[in-house]
Amino acid sequence: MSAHSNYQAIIASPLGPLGIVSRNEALCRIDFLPEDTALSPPADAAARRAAAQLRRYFGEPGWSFSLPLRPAGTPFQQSVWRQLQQIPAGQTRSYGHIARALDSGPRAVGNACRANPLPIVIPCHRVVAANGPGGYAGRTEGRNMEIKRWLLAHEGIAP
DNA sequence: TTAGGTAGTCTCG
DNA sequence: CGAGACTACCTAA
Repeated sequence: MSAHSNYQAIIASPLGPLGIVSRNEALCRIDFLPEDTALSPPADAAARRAAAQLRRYFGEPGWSFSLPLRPAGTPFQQSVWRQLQQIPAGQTRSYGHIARALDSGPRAVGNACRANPLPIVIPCHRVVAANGPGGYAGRTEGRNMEIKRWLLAHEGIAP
């Protein structure tokens, strides 16, 4: 949810417009915006870098991001998001796998993934259930899941 | 297939 | 603060 945010950039992508929020030279949030959202060019260097790397990822599925990130979250969420960043493009991990690495539980990991403010860059789409696709951005069906499937297919991961 | 377990966060009061 | 409810789950039977 993010109704009326002011974005440092709104860029086009194969998944529709993406809103980019940066603060103090670091990337803070990425939102999937409605199809009819007007684009706007990067307003600062951080947004420009993020936009460039996102475009590169969409053209080159194996690309891994290198950006200063400052996602807001609890200490536990931060630790989960750090784990997610260790997953290489084209690979997946299960919620349980991440949970064991943090000595936590699978549902807690799912909760933290749901709270990820930096989709695509922090690759929560690479986290799937032991038997099933899991969810995306809080939903287990609909457009969010289409986005998750698109990202996995983009990286060559079969459904 | 389901029943129960689990960890973190949110919501009331 | 405390109790309970709510999850993008997992395992055993």
